Amino acid sequence: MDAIRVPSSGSAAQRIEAELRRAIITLALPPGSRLSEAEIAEQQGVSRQPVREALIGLARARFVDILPQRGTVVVRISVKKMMEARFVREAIETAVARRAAEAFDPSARARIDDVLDLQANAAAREDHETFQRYDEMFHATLAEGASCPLAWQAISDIKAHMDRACHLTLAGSMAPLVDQHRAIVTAIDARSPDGAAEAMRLHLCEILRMLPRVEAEHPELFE
Amino acid sequence: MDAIRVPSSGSAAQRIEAELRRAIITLALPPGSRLSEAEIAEQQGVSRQPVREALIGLARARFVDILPQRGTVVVRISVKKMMEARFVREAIETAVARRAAEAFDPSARARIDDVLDLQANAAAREDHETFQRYDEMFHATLAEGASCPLAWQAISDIKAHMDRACHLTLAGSMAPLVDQHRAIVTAIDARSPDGAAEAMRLHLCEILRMLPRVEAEHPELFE
DNA sequence: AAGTCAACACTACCATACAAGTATGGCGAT
DNA sequence: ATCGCCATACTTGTATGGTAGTGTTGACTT
Repeated sequence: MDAIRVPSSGSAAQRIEAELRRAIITLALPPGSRLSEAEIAEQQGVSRQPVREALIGLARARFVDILPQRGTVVVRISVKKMMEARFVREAIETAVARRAAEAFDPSARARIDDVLDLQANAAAREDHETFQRYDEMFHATLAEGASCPLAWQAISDIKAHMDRACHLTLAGSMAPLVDQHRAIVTAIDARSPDGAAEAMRLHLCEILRMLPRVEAEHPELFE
Repeated sequence: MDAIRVPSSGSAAQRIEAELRRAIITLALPPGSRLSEAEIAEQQGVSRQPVREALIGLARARFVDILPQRGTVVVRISVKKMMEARFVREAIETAVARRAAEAFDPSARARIDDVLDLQANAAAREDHETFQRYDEMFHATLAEGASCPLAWQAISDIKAHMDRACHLTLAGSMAPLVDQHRAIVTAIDARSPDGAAEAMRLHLCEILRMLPRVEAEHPELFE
């Protein structure tokens, strides 16, 4: 009865980790959920071992807490850690934006426009998931174009603390984010490091505006 | 014959990962080394499973490359990635230094002096390993004191690309690094954000000075 | 009736066994 | 002599059984 599983990305462990990560970010698995190795293994039709490795990966990204001999639970959203993550991300990405304004790889520059168009489409369709995927692609391409792909790796580790809250705040306000992306690109094209950095800073401050509201609306998701 | 293993930190997998990480950083396991799950398992007196999880952890930190059905090898030092890592780290740590100069947690401030003294002792003894341990502790305490422990987590992920080269450059020049640490603290105490950031920037540039020399001396370690 | 303790169910963790893919050495055909 | 092919000895990936630790429940004692 199960659909044939196309191993989207190598091993079963990686596939399951990606699926669980997605479920956690979209809040299909809300904070506090108990994740049992055996249970997930049965659902996914694999043994406990790949599931275990997936959970270890999620624990390393701080999506779940593994309590030895007790259980594994999805961690709650921490406003404190979100603020810290935003701070670190601002430090990295404003530097990346500055560097991008000084010299940007042409092939990456060409892809940016496509990404932004696709993201605008997703925003028009109110498609949270693909919107966030293209959001990641935008920032990743920016880092790549600035000749610092490692920056995106650092950011993606940090982003885990923000993703779920971002998913909530994306309710009806995706279009402004695309505009902010375009403003960043405009400053980069104008070879204005300060302008690019400031545009990026404003973009990253956006999340702070919506945060109090979603925290008030969904207090059970926060710690 | 084997010494009684004190499970220094929880599970066998974590212990083995820490041991391997240390061996890689100290170049006891030089780049290009082939790591066999079975072989390590036998040496450590455990099964393949914990070893496997340790290797997955090391792969996530980009210390090793796992080639499915082929083998696992220690990656070579990449000058390009080192430069990128330094760039990202400068972005984060100068921001942390700025923030520290604006407001610093007193209890963390108290520990800093102890750390610096211990590090100075290690430098006098020419003890690379403990020196690097206290170096990490200095930067971690700085991030903690600046109310951004997440910054250290981001840095420690990035640092993997620099640690081995740093280990090499530590040959006869540990004392200046302690002085640079002290300069950072002095600027923080003086409540000078710009001064702290600049001191940090200079500190992080230090590695660049020695890099060409070690690369020329040990070309086989680099890619 | 309230407190104590023992048996149980559950967990993550580890060991072992099996499956599947890859590099390699040697053999045979061209 | 060189090229192609196959058997074999590796590798990582997955499945399953067993162990030790933890939370809970219910019976027993006070």
